[in-house]
Amino acid sequence: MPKKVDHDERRRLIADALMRVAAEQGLEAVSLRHVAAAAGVSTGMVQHYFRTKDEMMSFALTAVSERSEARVRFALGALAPDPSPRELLRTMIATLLPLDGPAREDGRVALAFLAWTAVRPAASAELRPSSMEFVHFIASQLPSGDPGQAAGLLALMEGLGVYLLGGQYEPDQALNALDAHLDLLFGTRDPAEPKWEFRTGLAASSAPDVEVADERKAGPAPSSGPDVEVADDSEPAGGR
Amino acid sequence: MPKKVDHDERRRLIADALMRVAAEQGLEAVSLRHVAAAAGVSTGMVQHYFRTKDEMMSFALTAVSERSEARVRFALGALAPDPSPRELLRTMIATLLPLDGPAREDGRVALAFLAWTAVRPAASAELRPSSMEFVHFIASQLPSGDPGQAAGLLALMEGLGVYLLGGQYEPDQALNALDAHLDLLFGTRDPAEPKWEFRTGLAASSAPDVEVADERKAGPAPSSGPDVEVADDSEPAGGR
DNA sequence: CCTTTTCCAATACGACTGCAACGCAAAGGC
DNA sequence: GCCTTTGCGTTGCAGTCGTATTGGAAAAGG
Repeated sequence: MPKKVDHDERRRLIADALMRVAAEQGLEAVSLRHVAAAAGVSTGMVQHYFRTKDEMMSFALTAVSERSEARVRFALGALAPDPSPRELLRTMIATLLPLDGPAREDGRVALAFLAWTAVRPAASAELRPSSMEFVHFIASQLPSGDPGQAAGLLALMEGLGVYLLGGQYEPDQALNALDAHLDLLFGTRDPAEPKWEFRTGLAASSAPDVEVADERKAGPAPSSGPDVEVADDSEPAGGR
Repeated sequence: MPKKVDHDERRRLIADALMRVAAEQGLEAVSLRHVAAAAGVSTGMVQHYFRTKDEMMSFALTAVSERSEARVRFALGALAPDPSPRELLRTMIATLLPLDGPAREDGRVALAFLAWTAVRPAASAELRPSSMEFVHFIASQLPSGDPGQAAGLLALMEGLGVYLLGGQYEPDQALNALDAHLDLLFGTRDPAEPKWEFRTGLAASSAPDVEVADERKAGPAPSSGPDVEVADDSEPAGGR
């Protein structure tokens, strides 16, 4: 055999360039020539390692998910030896959120691919089962063990990510919302438990635990009834 | 004056065609010629009503959000006269989720635009504040009134939408997760309307009448706007 | 009637796309 | 010394893209 070149290394190099392009110009700016230029190679070489553009896209897609997987693994590794389930979940989710710079870039790429797979069902099929695993894992960490709650937590993470990238939420707002939700799930602050009384100030458990700025709604605008002001939108992805 | 043509009507007709194309082939398949073909007109006409493609895209973007706004208004209109906050929120959210056929199509379009605005920060600036309003409205309906919980609920909706579109969640799973989350927020299963000092019955009277087809003013997005802003975008697939 | 203004179809243009084909350099196996 | 296989740069091709331009049909106002 002639040369010895690590095929998979080249492919990852190209995929990295693709992600860079997608992060700053969107997926529609991803062309063979652009990616090749970003990678510092010729378009011929890109064609050599990916016979078609779709092949390249699919490879990059799995590369994205592998990257975030690795990110989570790393974050969990750098965790206290015996974390509480709540700590563990919070760390995992916070790691996956596009809070800081590089995570935001990855998030943008992931979002672009998300829209991409919406039109190419075939491509998304492979990563569907892994999210089911994820739901079950989360459920195993919850006091209730309820898969419905687990699915909700996962969806909340996804939504926070979307809004962070959209600029609707600031990082501290997102983390605040996450913690508020974890409070509900783990029962530290808000009793959402059996006895449900209207929450007056004393409803809060005296548990010291988390310091949360609590704001009892004094009585801001009750927002009139259902007549909605919701201007909305904001909900692109859920769309409608 | 020569002809009398309702300018805005033509624009909506074209925007509708655009959404149809985007729903089934993705935003990258949206070209002047494709949209024109889908609308059954010539590309010249499209150019006559939108001097640039970006202008057309921006118009379609606001059309999407207006459509979902109208959909929510309609759903709320067809609700019992004096709904409990929980009922109200559930109806709103379920309406915005891409559960059924047409809602899924719109959701796909919205998701595509979400990724689109990630690269065009200018376009997303106008719809950001409305989501803050939305958060406040939701908070006003929660027993706790906690904005953190409200933001979480909104994010959960978004995430459910994303996973529904991605095929990771089935409709019943999504609704199940939503109800589980509402259980946490409100206590147990839907109690009979808590009496709250706020929201008097009178204020609540939401007019039942609803107009889905909205007629609107001429130009939401005047070509080049002063807008500017940050970018955005998402975190997908949950990557995993 | 003619003029003017709007509507819109047709076409042209340059840039860009994905892809196929070609050609040459390099590296073993013989 | 081949010779064959692989790596990869270059070029060409057919097609689509967004946009600018052109020209004619259709309605008012004079």
